[in-house]
Amino acid sequence: MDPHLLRTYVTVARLASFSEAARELGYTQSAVSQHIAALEQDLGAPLLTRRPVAPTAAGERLLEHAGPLLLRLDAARADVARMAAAPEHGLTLAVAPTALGPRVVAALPAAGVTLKVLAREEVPAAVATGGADLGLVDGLAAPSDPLRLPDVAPLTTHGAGEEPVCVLLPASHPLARRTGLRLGDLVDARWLDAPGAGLPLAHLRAAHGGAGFRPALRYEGTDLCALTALAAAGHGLVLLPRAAAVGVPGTAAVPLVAPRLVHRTELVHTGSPRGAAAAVVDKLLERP
Amino acid sequence: MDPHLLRTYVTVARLASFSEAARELGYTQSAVSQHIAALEQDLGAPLLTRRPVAPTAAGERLLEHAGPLLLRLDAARADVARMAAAPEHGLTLAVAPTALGPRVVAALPAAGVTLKVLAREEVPAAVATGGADLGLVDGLAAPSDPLRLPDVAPLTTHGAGEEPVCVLLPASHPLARRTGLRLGDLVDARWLDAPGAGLPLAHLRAAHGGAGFRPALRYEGTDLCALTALAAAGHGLVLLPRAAAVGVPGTAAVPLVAPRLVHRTELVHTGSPRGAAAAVVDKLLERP
DNA sequence: CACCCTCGATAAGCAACGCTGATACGGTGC
DNA sequence: GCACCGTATCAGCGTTGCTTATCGAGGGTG
Repeated sequence: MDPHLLRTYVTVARLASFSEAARELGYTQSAVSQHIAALEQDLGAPLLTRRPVAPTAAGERLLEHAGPLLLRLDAARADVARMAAAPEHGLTLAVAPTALGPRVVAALPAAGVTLKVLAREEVPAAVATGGADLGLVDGLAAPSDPLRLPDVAPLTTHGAGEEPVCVLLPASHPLARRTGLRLGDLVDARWLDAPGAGLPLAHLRAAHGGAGFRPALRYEGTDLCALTALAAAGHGLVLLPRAAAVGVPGTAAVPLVAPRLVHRTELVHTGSPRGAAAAVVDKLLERP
Repeated sequence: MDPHLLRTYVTVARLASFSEAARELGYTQSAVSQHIAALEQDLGAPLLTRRPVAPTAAGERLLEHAGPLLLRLDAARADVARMAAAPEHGLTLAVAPTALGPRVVAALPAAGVTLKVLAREEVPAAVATGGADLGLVDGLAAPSDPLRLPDVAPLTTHGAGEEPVCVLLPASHPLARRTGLRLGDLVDARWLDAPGAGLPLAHLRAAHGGAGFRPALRYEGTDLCALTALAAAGHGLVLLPRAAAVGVPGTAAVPLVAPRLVHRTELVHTGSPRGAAAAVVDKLLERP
């Protein structure tokens, strides 16, 4: 189970083609064919059907493992390399769109920061693999409960603030005048599914303990403005932290009153932050 | 970052010796030396000090990554192999000591089951790497909150029951006659630290949100009887699910009333259980 | 229906890798 | 000072893993 073979396998599976994968990886088609053959022999099961190229049941299984595995591998390499490298100048901060509130903006130093807005699930990976020095992730949680993050690597997390959540409705929506909404009343509403930018519907289902929350329109991207525009146009409801939800033209932001959920944002980093990173950490963690 | 090199590295770090590691792995000392050199060159940083052999800062870091990585690798291999292998006859069940309640015992089929009692944190790993077909893990949680399990692999979990937790006290203890105890009152008591058999003190600290719960005696093992005997002899308090705590000679089991915590047990397995495993799953999950 | 073109499997050749065995080097204990 | 233990290094050799070349099976086209 050489990581190289694994990498080849996921590439082949993604592109559904040996030759394409070979081109992308800089190998010959022959080498890719041998890689897959080696993997299949090693594991004792066919992983791909040929013509068309598609994963078998066992192959699907392997794909689920391969992603996190390769990610962890990168994380380990980056983590160790970071210990040896010269102390970096310039600070890179990875944030999920809804995690970038006014407090965060205020805490940034005047210069020398690179800000990366990534989809929520990519933030821990970016921090782990060295793409960013600090990360800010957010999500729905019961008050004072920590978030559930994918453990791509041993990361340190600190709570960096909690905020009420609001449902963003078009101003003309029948519920827009309410002063509070219950999640249970919105199970059958049309929702926007925006795993990158908004709060994932899966969180809602978990919080409500059941099915429902059928997506009306799926938005792939990390631009909060695009998302709020969609919501204003009536394409579906979105759940947002209050700071992001209030003041959007053409919409009303109604607080969610039940269940008691908060928008929690957490600061994540590897090891102990040094230099400029440490200063930002301190500033973000001091209680207002 | 060949897994072989990684495996060699962790072995060397564990045994603090190149030669010993070579013996254990079936290599020559020369090969081990070359492995480590290759890793260090690849990562661009020294990982071990020689004479004495001990991990450097970067090496410590790598060690934190290496364990989960190798575990995941094993899990992936086992998972795929399982899909190809003949349907196993005989069912292996891995359980944490305190997860083995009367309901579980009742749900087992009359014959053909192998039961493995493992330390709590080893159960998911055993299921993932194919050492067991099903696992039962337990822990402290707020009512209806899922447990936080290490994600060694994509595992499916189901809640399999919740139960009140009790503090196990020697019968002569001043608090033994109480009808309920608050966790806050016990922060400074003497506790048994039994990460394998009892509920880990770290869970208590997390639930209480602070330090305290200093361990008086540490018990490494998975025998619940040994643990209760220690508690009866006054070596420290233990938190146990009610079923395990009541009826221990020489002790009193006092329910924990605050914070509202339950002992939750969850069933974990990979993919979809087949044959005998499916039957046991059904039986464990049907609401009593 | 014959043709070609694409895509994956297979064979041969060659360079690089990774292991072993032998040896050099640097500590430690007697 | 010498023997001993443990790691680093070197030469040699078998194996691995890549490339180039070729084959065979489908699918589309004139």
